[in-house]
Amino acid sequence: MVFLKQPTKEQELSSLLQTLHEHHPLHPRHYAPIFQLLTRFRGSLSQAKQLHAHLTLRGLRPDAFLAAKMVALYSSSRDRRTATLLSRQVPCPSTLLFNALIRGHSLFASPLETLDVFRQMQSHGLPPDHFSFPFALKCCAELQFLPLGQSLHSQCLRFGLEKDVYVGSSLVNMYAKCGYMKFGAVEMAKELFDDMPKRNIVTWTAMISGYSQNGMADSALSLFEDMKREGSQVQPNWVTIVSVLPACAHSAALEQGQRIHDYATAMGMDAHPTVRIALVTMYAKCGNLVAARRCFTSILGEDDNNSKNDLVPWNAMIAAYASHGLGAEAATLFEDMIKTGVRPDSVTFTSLLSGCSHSGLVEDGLKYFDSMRTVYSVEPQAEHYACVVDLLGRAGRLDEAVGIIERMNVVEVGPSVWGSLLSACRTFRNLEYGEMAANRLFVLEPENSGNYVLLCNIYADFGKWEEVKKLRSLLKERGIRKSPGCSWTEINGKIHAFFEGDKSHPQSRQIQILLEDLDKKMKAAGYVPDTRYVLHDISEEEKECSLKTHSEKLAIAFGLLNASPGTVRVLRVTKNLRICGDCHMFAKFISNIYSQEIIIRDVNRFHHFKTGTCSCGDHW
DNA sequence: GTAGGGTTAG
Repeated sequence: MVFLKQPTKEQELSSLLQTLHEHHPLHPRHYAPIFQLLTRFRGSLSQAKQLHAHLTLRGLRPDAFLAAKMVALYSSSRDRRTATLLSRQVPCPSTLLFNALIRGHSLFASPLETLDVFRQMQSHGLPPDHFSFPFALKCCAELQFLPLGQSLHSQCLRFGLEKDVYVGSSLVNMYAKCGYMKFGAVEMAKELFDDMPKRNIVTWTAMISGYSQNGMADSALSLFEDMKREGSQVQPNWVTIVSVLPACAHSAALEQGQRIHDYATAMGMDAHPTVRIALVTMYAKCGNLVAARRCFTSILGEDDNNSKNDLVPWNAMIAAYASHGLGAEAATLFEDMIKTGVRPDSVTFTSLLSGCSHSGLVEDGLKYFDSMRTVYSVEPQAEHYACVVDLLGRAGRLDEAVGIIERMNVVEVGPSVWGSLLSACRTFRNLEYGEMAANRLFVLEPENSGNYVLLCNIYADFGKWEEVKKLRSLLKERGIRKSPGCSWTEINGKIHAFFEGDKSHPQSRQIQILLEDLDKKMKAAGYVPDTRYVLHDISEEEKECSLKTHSEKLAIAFGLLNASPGTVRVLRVTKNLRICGDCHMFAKFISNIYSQEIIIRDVNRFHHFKTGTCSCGDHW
């Protein structure tokens, strides 16, 4: 039996070239299929040039169609210069030609350069089509350039292209990516999404990731459920999974994350390295370091992929250890990575240094910081300086920290650097540096209420109530409100959230009773409320009362009430701000009195409370 | 030929 084989790339090419030689004279159009074929097979630049020379030799000038095909080949071969030159020589450029040029730029040039080609197309009076807009909109999304995106949107409407699924998905994505820039942009994305006559998996994923990336985790998760309910119309793929997992990570919704992991496994999507990386991060941020490590190991264990040499899984796992305050483990993993032959990048060092700082490994951290440039040729950036300032600051070495800041001449001293210094000043009661850092921060990020609170804390510590008052009126003047403390915990896959002083929960009464009882037990065991964490200039009793309503205490009490002993091994609580010192002490006591392991994720890191101690070693 | 994705600091 004879099998008919598909012609190979070479066979197909040589037969086309044969045709070229046999036919004289030729029309430029005869060349078009060859250029097209070369583009499809990712032909080399030298082949393109040979063919081009062939054409010139015969005195043939490419028409708009052939030029478009040639431009496409040059563009996809990274030769943007020739592509641009060629496009300028064409007497009557077409939309097709410019689309080819735009595509090439979108592959190898910056978004701004790509947008410039789009602009040139329009200045030639050529109407962009359903191929041009997705490219241009993607650039706006990458640049978070909402005004241009909106203008492109209105053009899409004018050309009647908004119903096209590619254009529509691009618009949804553009608005979602600009959500950070302008209030209401994500809502606009959702409106467009709802109005689209046809949605495919890319449209759904764009909207889900839009929610995820804008911190709207609940919306992301519920949209993912909506999509599954749509049935066979759309099938989630690995990109969808990767887009929804950060939403679980954000909410610390471990059970939901596990369900999505199971789902991905059932659908055969868990083998994808990118999915596994997202899983590492999801498990780590949900407080399950063991599962995170398991996923990480499974990535390295794969024989048939190259992800062993991929930096990102290592970075993800190093970051996981770092956020859990396991600096030594992060450092060991870093050394393993180097032994494997993977080169670290700036993200690696950010995580590694923060890991050292969270575990008090000052000397190791300084050593790694030094090695960045000298050994690994990675230039330190503001975030690395912030970590080093934090490293020294947490160790109380404030003068050295300030010295580091003073010596930062190439890198701009950003808010994170001053922020590190300010929190160290709060811990070690340093008024001079604290005021210095805070005053910089009030200019650099005037909206961040946390900075005002920290300086207030320092003033309160020194009994400077006049200054506290002044700062309060400044806050009022600027219309800044202290972000309310919020803590939440997941019980049976449902998230229960509590705000500071919250009494709205159905179990609020029981929570209060339990907290009163705990208070008595703890005082009997020697607990003294640390009222330094209350800002107000009020009596000690009132301060104590104010501490009792902190959101993390409410969430812990709720967890204790609903977690029947033996069934819930670990109580996991997440807080939107930094945990206060009094609540930290409270959690340590509870972990001892109730023999209950508690893991609290605050805005910076994890705290594992077990038998009266915390993994951070009171070093946060 | 066009659209969606993973890792980072106070």
